[in-house]
Amino acid sequence: MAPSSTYHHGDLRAACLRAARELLEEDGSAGLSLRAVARRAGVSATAPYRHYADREALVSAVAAEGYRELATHLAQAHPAPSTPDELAAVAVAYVRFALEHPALFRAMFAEPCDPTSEERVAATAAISEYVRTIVKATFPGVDADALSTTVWALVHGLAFLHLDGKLDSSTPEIVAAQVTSAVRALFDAAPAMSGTAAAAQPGV
Amino acid sequence: MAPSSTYHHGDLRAACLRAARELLEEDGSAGLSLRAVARRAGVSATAPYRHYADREALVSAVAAEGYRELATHLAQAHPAPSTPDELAAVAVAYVRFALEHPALFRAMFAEPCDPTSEERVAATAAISEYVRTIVKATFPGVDADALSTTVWALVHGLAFLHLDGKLDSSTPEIVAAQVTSAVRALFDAAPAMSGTAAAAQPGV
DNA sequence: TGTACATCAGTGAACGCGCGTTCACTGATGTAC
DNA sequence: TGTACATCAGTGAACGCGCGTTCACTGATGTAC
Repeated sequence: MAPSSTYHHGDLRAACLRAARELLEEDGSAGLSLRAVARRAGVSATAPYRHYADREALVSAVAAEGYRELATHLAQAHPAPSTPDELAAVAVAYVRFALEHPALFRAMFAEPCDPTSEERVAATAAISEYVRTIVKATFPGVDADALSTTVWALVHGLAFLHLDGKLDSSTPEIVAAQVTSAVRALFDAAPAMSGTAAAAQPGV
Repeated sequence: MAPSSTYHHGDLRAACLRAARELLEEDGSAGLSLRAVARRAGVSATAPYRHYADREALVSAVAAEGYRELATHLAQAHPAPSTPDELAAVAVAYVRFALEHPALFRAMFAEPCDPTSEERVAATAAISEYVRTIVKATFPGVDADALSTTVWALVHGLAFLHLDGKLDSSTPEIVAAQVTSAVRALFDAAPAMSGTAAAAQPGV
């Protein structure tokens, strides 16, 4: 009708990403199709191909964005945690992110992230590096590699079990309490753990 | 051609389940369609409707079967664990099951299991009850509810992170070592944890 | 400042596909007498 | 033991759907001179 104003969208790439996010949160991953994205962005079905090679590329871009948002969200919970309580606060933020963006979170972890998307690979590497860093700061003198795996797995598992309705998620407070006590338990165990894992100074 | 021998399949219900499992392991959840299942079972596209109301019902049946198999697999690792090492063996079996049946495992936890399938609800309840029971036996005198959540989350998280290629899964031994050390860490923490959670006798 | 032209972003028709599901049907099975 | 009939399990044609992707195209933008 009035092509002059809309022919060039302006920033279709970003609009596609936004539309994909919305579709994901509304209809789950099944609703995330290139055509639906194009429709929502108010553009022809093939326009997104200008910006994404194929569906997989769009999904990877959404996932990568999710990782970056997760990182931001965690940093907001505490910029540089170094006590058990601060670590717990970050863990709570992790689980809360999953519960607030269930389909996004699932998409982020849905498949063994294909290594052809460097953006996606970089984003997940950043997360795991971040976890390692804060575990190192919170548990000085302990094998950080082994422990950060444990911490991440615990928190990640809590996130998924809540997401899948296997644990009580009726209020944010209940969730937060569960996550906090689980993380604290780990902290108390750390000195004992250093004996089973690699060499480490047990002095804390 | 020779309808007399194949018109009545014999046990199409079970054959559909088997076909669904195979498709899941081969093509992932995207490959699990009613039509593909029918094809693989050597039957017309609509025959499965005799046994499953719709696609969702088939998927729920597959998931429920997965839960039962998981339970069997865990029981084989150790029928009645009561020491940290025995618990760890069960945890290793859990993660191994996930790695051996990735798509099945994902399907089992893919959605907040719709409560319309009693079979599926019962199967997941059985798993969580089982976890609670063995945690109780392994950690006497500790709040079993809180701790079993923590144990399950840890192991579940390890399973998913391995599944998603976020952790090193290059050999079964590496995986087993990681899982074992994580679970042992939890065990060492239990006395400390009983202070943060509900009332419990710290005497072990 | 004005014009020519290359580049870029979006169009829209068309392809072939596999899917879930419905429907009226028919062949096989088993049971009652 | 034999027959009539109800029941059950599977058939196959057909529906409408949305999808990913291709292709030749055209309108808008911006740059060189």
